[in-house]
Amino acid sequence: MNERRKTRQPWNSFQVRKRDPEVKRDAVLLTAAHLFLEHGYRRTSMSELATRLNITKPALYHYFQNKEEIVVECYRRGIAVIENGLDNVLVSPSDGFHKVKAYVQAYATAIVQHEFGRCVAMLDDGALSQGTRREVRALKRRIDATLRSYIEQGMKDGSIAACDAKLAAFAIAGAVNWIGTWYQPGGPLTAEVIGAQFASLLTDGLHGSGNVSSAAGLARRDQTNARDRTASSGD
Amino acid sequence: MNERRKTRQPWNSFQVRKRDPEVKRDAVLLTAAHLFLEHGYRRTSMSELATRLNITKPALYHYFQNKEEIVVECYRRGIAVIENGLDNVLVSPSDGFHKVKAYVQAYATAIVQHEFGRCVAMLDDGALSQGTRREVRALKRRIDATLRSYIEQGMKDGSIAACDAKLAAFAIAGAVNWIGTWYQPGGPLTAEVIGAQFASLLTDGLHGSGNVSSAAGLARRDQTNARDRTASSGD
Amino acid sequence: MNERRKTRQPWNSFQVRKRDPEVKRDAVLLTAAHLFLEHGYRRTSMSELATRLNITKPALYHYFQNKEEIVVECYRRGIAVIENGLDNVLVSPSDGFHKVKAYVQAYATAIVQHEFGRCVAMLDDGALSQGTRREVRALKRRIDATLRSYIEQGMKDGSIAACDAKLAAFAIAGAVNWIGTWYQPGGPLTAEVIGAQFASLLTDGLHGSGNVSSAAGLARRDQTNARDRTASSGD
Amino acid sequence: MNERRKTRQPWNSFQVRKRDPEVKRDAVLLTAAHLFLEHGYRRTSMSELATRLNITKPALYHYFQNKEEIVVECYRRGIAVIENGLDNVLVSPSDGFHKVKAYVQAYATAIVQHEFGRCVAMLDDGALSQGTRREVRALKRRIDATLRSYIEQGMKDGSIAACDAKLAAFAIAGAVNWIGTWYQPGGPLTAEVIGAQFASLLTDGLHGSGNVSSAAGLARRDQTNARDRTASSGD
DNA sequence: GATGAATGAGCCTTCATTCAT
DNA sequence: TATGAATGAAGGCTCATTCAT
Repeated sequence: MNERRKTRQPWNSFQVRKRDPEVKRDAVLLTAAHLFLEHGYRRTSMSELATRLNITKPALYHYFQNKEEIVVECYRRGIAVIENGLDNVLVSPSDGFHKVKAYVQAYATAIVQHEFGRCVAMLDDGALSQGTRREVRALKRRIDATLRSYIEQGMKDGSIAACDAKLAAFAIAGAVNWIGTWYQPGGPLTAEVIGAQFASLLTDGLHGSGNVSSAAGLARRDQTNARDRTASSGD
Repeated sequence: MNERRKTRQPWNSFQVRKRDPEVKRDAVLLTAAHLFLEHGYRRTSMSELATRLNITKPALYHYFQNKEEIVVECYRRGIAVIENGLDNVLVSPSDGFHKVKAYVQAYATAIVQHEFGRCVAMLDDGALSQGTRREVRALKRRIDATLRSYIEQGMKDGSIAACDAKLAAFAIAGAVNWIGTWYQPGGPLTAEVIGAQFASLLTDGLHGSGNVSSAAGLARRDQTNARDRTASSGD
Repeated sequence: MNERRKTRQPWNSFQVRKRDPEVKRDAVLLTAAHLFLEHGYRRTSMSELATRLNITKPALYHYFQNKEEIVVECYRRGIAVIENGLDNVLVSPSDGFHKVKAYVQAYATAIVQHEFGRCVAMLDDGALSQGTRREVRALKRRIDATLRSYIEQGMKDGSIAACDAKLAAFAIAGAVNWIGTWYQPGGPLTAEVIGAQFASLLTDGLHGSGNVSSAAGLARRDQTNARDRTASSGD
Repeated sequence: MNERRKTRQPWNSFQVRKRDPEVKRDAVLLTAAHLFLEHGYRRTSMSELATRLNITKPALYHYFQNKEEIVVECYRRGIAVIENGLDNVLVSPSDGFHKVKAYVQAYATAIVQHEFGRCVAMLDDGALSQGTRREVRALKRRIDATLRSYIEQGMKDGSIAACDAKLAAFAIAGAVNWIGTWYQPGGPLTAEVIGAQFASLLTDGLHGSGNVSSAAGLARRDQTNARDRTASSGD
């Protein structure tokens, strides 16, 4: 509960009492991520950010050197959140196909649950300076590389049919990243539902999983519920 | 060949003073689409566009009232290109599954082949004015609705497993729209290859198509080639 | 009727048939005066004028060298209209007081009846170039000088009480020029009514004319009607 | 004296960095009013205003959101100045005729003495946006309504001859507003002289006040002086 | 440490005017 | 003669960033 409140009005930390600077930095980042996702990086002005945080513009420059440094930090946290989720996949000893499936689920969940995660998926890095863009892209690529390696592993161990691993990775990453485009934080779709559906759709395809196991049956039930609950979502 | 050249340096058309004005409008749009895709809508200034076209800034206002009118026209043409491609799907009398597959192929092809198509997929409509945004979104939604209707048809005719049609459509559309993010016009990947691969991946899943037909064998060969040729692509 | 139509859609002359160029110049001037009075000189663009006349912009430059030349000609015609009206005053052999009275009536009538007359009263000559402004001001001053001379004559012949002739002239001219600010061409007030009322108010004052003659009685009746009919006018 | 200097070169206030922000706003407004009256609203650019104030253009946007907000504030202050002057008229318990006379004097004085007052009389509100124009016109109308009510009262109590109150109000307001057209701040005419003369001319007419009282005699002497001193004024 | 004020650079747009045809 | 196209100059406004206090 308390957690929730902080998330929704992080700028309060500035007013209520003096906290340690790390908390303030966090508040700035969270609000910034919010605005960046809502209006885009370019269209979010430092003034707007400051206003939302109930502080003055120069105060922002106390915590961050640049507007750019703010986004970059959003990116970094987002990447961390995502990679954290993906780490769980690595430990499970399974074939490539199931690793990809778990990957999708983890990635989608991270993007749905964390604003920073959505920043990674949605923010246009074209506005960044060259140096920064390089860093951000390197981070992103690391995630892509992981996915590609799973796919390649799957092709080797026979769990995935021969295909262009790069294209397959692009397709999957695209579908997942795109979530940020239509996902509405307050909506009826939970991270679990989205994650499960995407994992199934992007690995099993539209026919559903080949052997209808009990797991598949369960999944299908979930999907049905999801459909019902979603009825009114979308933009 | 000659055609190709004009496409790549459309601003040349302005060198000659008297020309069919429609040709010039086209040149503006093509160059604009180019720049919008490269730097984003906001970061592309009218000055830059004019410079690239070897004309002065006010001359642009001869052909378009607004900067916004330029993007909107890009959007419109993109939508037209895409819907044109999708029309071929409609005529083929087949089950929902195969319609979706054909849809993916057609959509992906349109996005890869036409800059305007990529504009639809990539440009952030958040920079538009309310009225214009509404129009653009209505157009986009029409495409999404088509896809969703195919999925629903597939679930009815049994060719597609039960799932949340809305989520499935989002996944597919996301994967395809994302192509604009990584696709490099000069690269080795052809529209056919990308289209075929995406169609297969997003409908059959990673296991590949159930019955390995000769067609599937052919596809697999293509994919392998694609992978080799792509080796150095990506951002 | 025919007259009326020409006044309201003078640009038709361009379309219907080729007339001698003088007619076209007139059409331009009339439309220009219209727009200048409606939106002001600066806010009326040559494009707008051309559009209203159903001709192209460069065509305007065929009849006039400048935008400025257009207004100047409006001024000139307006001055001519006014001075024409004032000439009738000169011939009548009477004392200064009655000359002023007749002057007011004539001036007010000219301003109410002719758009060019209103241009003289309303258009801000601050937008003109120095040379042109000098000419226009000289023309205007001539009118003012006439009024002042009447007032001075009146003071000499005893029909007007001692006062600062310059200030008195300013007061009268201001009241009359201001008519253009509130006068609505289609409204219920006729030129005669306005002229008579202003002549009376600005010379006799608010007490009315000293000796209530039959003429005064008539005037009073007119005024009452005017008031009734005006009820809803004004901006 | 010191006060006077500040009024004439208000932009000096900006030289000192830290100042009461209200003072700076005032300086901007005063300089703006100056320029607006000199060149007109449209022809006064924000650059020019900034230059005159020895600041940069964007600094202006610290104190006002818009160019329009600057004029509107000029209007508001002008209206306040005028209504303030008119309030004194209300208290005096007299007939309509004398109220009108006092009104003219007060109005004329306000316009002559305050640049903001002159803004109300002179600035063309046609350049304003619809919403703003509505506000300004409503304010202006309030002043006009006051005058009209005095005239109507005068007609009822018999101190003013029957006439069209609306036209009479227009005539008087026009004469007074026009003052801004010819009045030169540095010239020899004082506010008192102008106010007294206009009050007399616009209510008593050119014959002078009916009963020549000692007051009238005094007035006549003032007028004579005024004329002498004015000799070189006018535009 | 925090703030009100200020700035330089840049962007979209308008307009009177002139070519080239 | 008449026109579609083009232009130079300027204007209002925004924004990330930095002083001076």
